[in-house]
Amino acid sequence: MNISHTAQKTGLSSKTIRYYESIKLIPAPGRQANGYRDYQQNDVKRLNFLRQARHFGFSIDECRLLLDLYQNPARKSAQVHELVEQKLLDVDRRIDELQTMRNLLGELVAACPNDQQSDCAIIDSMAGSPEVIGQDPDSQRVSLGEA
Amino acid sequence: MNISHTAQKTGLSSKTIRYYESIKLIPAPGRQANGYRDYQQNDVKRLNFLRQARHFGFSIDECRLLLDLYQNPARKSAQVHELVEQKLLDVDRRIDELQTMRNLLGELVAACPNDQQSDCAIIDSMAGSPEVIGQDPDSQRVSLGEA
DNA sequence: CTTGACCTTATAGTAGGTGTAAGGTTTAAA
DNA sequence: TTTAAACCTTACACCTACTATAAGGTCAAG
Repeated sequence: MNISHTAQKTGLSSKTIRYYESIKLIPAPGRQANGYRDYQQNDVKRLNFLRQARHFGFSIDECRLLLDLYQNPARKSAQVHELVEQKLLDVDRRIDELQTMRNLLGELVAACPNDQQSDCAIIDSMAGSPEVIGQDPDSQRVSLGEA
Repeated sequence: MNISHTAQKTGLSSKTIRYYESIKLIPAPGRQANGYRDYQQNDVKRLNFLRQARHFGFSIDECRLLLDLYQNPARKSAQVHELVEQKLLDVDRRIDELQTMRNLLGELVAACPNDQQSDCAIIDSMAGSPEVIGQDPDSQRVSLGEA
């Protein structure tokens, strides 16, 4: 099976599959007589597994671990459980961060008059201090260096 | 004021400040007699603004826009409002994605027996099909290619 | 025999920095 | 006085997880 067919079967792009080979996430497949890569059913399964794991938010290095466990019948489910629970905590932390950011942005939007005036609570808030910075009457721009 | 003092005042690293200069996010500062970069109060303000904006999740290119508005007294608050509202939508979308991922991971963790057995609903789920893949009695590993 | 759709390798670019090398400067202590 | 620490400089490589591009070989259809 050539690479584009494999790509179609796994939902990955040909480029991604070659990339995974280049970083040794997957073994180099055999070659057809013309030099084209030749994939087997097991390769498709492994790639499907990888697509799923990536979709779950695991990094490439975490995927290496998961793939190792996937292929190792002596694995303990506790090991996998641990890995996934860790990832769950990571995702929770990331959601918290984004929620905080979301709340801050929401406050900014609410505080901004949203009109044709130059007064803007958003800019003031990002400036840290509400003071005007220093006017240059000759220029449309505030003189903030480079003059 | 030299770069490390400026870094301390703005909460950015010296490297980040040099980086911002290299991508022309900030103008090149003057130099002291010994060739060291020399920052003024306005530079500190601009860098503080940038740290805040990055903290709010704005990309470097968005920061360019914001900085432009920040320095332009003819700005309309509506422009800034629009930009922030857009970012708010972005963040909401990202949170939704992570929530979906979180739910999936939560299901995985719940379904896994978390013991010393090799049965693992997580692995099965990522494999897409619950079937065993093909055993090699000589190896501890399942034969998944490269043999 | 040409066209278009594949395939190959190699290299560079993306975002937003961080790390490292190799060297110059300044300050304080031994 | 010298020497070590702690700055500073530039330039380049590295990080993640790919994607894009170039330059070329292969294959099936018309």
